[in-house]
Amino acid sequence: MSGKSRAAMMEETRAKLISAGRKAFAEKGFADASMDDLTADAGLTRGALYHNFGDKKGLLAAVVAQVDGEMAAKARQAASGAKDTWAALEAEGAAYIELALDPEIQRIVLLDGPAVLGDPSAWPSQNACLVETRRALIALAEEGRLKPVDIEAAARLLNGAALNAALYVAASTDPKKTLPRTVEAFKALARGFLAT
Amino acid sequence: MSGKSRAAMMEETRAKLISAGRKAFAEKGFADASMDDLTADAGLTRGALYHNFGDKKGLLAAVVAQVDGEMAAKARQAASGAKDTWAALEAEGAAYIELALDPEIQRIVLLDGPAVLGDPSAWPSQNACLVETRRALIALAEEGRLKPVDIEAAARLLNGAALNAALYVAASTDPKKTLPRTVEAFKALARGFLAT
DNA sequence: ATGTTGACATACGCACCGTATGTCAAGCCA
DNA sequence: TGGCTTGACATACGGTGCGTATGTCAACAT
Repeated sequence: MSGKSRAAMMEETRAKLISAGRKAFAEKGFADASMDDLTADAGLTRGALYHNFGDKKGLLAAVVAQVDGEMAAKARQAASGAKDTWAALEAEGAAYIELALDPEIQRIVLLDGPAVLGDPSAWPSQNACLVETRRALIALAEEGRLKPVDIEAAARLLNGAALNAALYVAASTDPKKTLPRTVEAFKALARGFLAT
Repeated sequence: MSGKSRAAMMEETRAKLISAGRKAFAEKGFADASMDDLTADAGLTRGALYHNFGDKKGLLAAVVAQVDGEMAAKARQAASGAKDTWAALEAEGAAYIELALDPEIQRIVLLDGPAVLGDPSAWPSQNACLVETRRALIALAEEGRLKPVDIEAAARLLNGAALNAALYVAASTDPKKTLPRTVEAFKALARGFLAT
């Protein structure tokens, strides 16, 4: 016991800080989250945070990368049972909309993330959701089922539509009613990329 | 001369503060803009700002409303010469994408605005761009040219796609090349809402 | 002429971030 | 084994910035 390597200890403190940061950023937002409080919550001090992540934005970047990765994993899972490539794309989009109903994801990835770290396509985590969407589009293009559109632009348009729509659903008075309509609208919209 | 009413004086200071705030928020971002600097730039102090706008977020809301109004006006103008309603919708979308290439609009309306003030659909300014898009969609629905989709959701999807696409174009290495492709992709996508 | 109101300025306290410095255990090296 | 170095973190400090409480002064009102 107590046989933990230096690196393992460090990974543990990093994990604790990311966890505490994730909670604080989700509940209070990036600007109103105090690093003193957040690190104390993890049983540490700001010293640990600056040593591991450089600054407050560095911690946010780490948190975003973690959440982003989880989102992509769930989206992949949602698309795994699809009949064909097109159905997979639709399933992914629907999954993004539902995922983005999570207040934590909205606050961290959709609102504070872009505002503090800049455009998602410039993130080191490369916005895993975007990568997934692009993969699906490339597959469709190879099958010749796509109109001759720019793949990168198309991926951004689809993701922007889905994630932005999620903010709308979440802000609506009755999300449970709004969600299916929005997903249907998304599927109709996406069909605009299908070859005629 | 010097015959200015009380209300006119106050409108003038409000305008000066909004102008200074707009510049500061655009150049430094909301978080890094100092209210001391910004008000001094307008020849005033923080006292005037708190008296007129309540707090820093209040000033941002006023700035956002102004920029948002200008955007909607330009979008309307872009759509005014369109042959039919559908062409108008396409023109509006293209106009949004081009408008959002302006760094000032990106920073204030697309990044800091949602992060600080929350989802645009909850803004008092009601996000004029969204209103325009919805109007165009309603007109199309009345003409029977739309698939039976939820209008509100469709408007949000289109706007989300357009504005998010603009961030992508702006972040691209060669915006001049990327812009037309993105606009074309947007038009293809939007056609997904057209009745078959 | 005096009281009142409203627009703005000044002054104060507090919180917070980033950095500079300190501490202390864990590994070389002799 | 004992001093030396390094790395992971804690503590201390300075500076900035926000929000509020208080002050000032002109424009009405009476």
